[in-house]
Amino acid sequence: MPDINRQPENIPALELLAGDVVTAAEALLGRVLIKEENGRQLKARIVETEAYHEFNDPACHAARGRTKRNSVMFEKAGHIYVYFTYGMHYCMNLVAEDEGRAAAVLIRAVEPLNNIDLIKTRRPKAKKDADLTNGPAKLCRAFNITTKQNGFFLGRESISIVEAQKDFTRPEIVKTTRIGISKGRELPWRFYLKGNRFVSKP
DNA sequence: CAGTCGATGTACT
DNA sequence: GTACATCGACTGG
Repeated sequence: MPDINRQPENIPALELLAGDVVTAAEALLGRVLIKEENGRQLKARIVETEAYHEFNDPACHAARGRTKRNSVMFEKAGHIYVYFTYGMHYCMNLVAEDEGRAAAVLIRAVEPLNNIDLIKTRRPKAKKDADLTNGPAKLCRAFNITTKQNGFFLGRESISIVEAQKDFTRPEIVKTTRIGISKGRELPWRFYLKGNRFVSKP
């Protein structure tokens, strides 16, 4: 009998992130992202992720070595890497694998679990609920995550990841190629919860 | 619906 | 100078 507690989806987030980044990206689906903001707790279920790795992955920010921007990717697993892009957007990643090796999981989409009214004020252009957080920059906007959080460590500061809710049954997971990139398109390193309406569109 | 395109600032060549 | 791990507005069907 296999030990069910050793299945990736049951391994604590920090331990999971310390291992293979692609395995971690898949096993993070369904877990809950929490952000603390002056006594308030924002919660959202992770529904879409992508893996990035410095080796054999030209789309990775660290594909050509360490720079000022990507340096957090080389830190210990569990750090948070936030970058600014397109002149106006932020995207959040969870650093994975061994310290000194750059790898990270991009959180592409989440499903808000509370504070919906607050999120709506931060995403005034959203036409329907799914638009609130169905993209990497949208969720950062909804959770007020910017480069101010770059270098934070999970559970140590205002951002943490906890296990999936007990009453949540994980649906089938879809494994496919990453989107929004021009290099490394062939790698099947994007994962999402099948049928979830908060999953982003290519 | 789908396709196209401008916004807007930074990192890196 | 160019590209960018995006979004939202706009067009045409």
